[in-house]
Amino acid sequence: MGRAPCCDKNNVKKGPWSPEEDAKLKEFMDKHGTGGNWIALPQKAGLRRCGKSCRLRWLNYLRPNIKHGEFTEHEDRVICSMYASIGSRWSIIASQLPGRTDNDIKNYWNTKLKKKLMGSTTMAGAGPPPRAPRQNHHQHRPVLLPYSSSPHSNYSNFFPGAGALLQQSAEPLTLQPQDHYMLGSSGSLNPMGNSNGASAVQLQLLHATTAHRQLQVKEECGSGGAMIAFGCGDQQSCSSSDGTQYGGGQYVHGGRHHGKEMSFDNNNGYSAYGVYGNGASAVEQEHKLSFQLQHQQEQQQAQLDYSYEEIKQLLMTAAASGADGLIHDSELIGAHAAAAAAGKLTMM
DNA sequence: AAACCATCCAACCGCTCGAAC
DNA sequence: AGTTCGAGCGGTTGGATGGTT
Repeated sequence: MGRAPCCDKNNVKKGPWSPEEDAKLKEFMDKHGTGGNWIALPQKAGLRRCGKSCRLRWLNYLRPNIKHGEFTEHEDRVICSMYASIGSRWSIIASQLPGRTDNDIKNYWNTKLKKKLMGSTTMAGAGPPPRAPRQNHHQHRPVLLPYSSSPHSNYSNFFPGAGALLQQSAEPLTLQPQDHYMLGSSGSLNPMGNSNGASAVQLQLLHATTAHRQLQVKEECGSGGAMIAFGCGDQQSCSSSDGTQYGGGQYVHGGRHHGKEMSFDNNNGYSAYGVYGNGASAVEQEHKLSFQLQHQQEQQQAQLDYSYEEIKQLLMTAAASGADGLIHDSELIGAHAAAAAAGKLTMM
């Protein structure tokens, strides 16, 4: 039996929104919000629109603080770097560009940036990182950057013109507080063959330059995904155009996401969060991770001195050892170190 | 001026997921 | 355990606009 449509397609208006419709929606949202139900909203707001359409209109256009217009060079570079590392995860990329929506970025990428990067060079053999078939949005399977010590080499591998674009800027691509880089594992890491489900290790270097840094270790586990994320402690949440929250210590419980927050602070204000759900006891894993992290506390100052190459090595090691689909201690250590080092990381 | 083409981007569509029942 | 439903996501479409011939 097929799924029932979310609305009566014959009775809803399609196409561009009129100013009147915009006003109605905005007024309703200002007064009532979504009420947690987009589907019911159009009727309440007196709109002959599908709830999905309302949602999209609001999030992509009417929502406050939406930024329209030219993308800055910095935004370009953030998009490039993230696309190179995670592919077309527009909502995640958008989360790093305040005021930009995933739709905006997607359009910008498809219509301008991609061409800009490609330049006049032919694209034989080039392209974005191979993106694994979509499994679910909690299960990103990022691609391990083809790091090299040469500046911008990873971009250039994907887009012949990327290096030039990125070098147009005098300064290297430096992690900004709002930046959110993912240093992920390749599909080779992905353990679809792993029955218990834990899979790709995703490392996110979040907001790495704040004075009050916080290490966020988050394993994201859907039917097979695992994510480790690092973030600052400013609790700045990042949202996609749909309002999805990323970073900032977001924690996921329940459903296929199990686990419990664990945190600690050292002199640098690190704290860690873990989410487990690969079939093992969440509590067991929690304790394990907690112990590890506490043990690692003492080592953190030293780890701050990790070089970028070392981070790369750690991540590669973590990726390799993660081939069985489990998150190992060494990965956590490596990830931890990476997070620590990220505090002084200058991208390439 | 008209036809054609390229570009842009708002909006739609179909899919997957988690939650609720 | 199975089904239904709403939310979220990424890919794609198509109308509007501007430039070129």
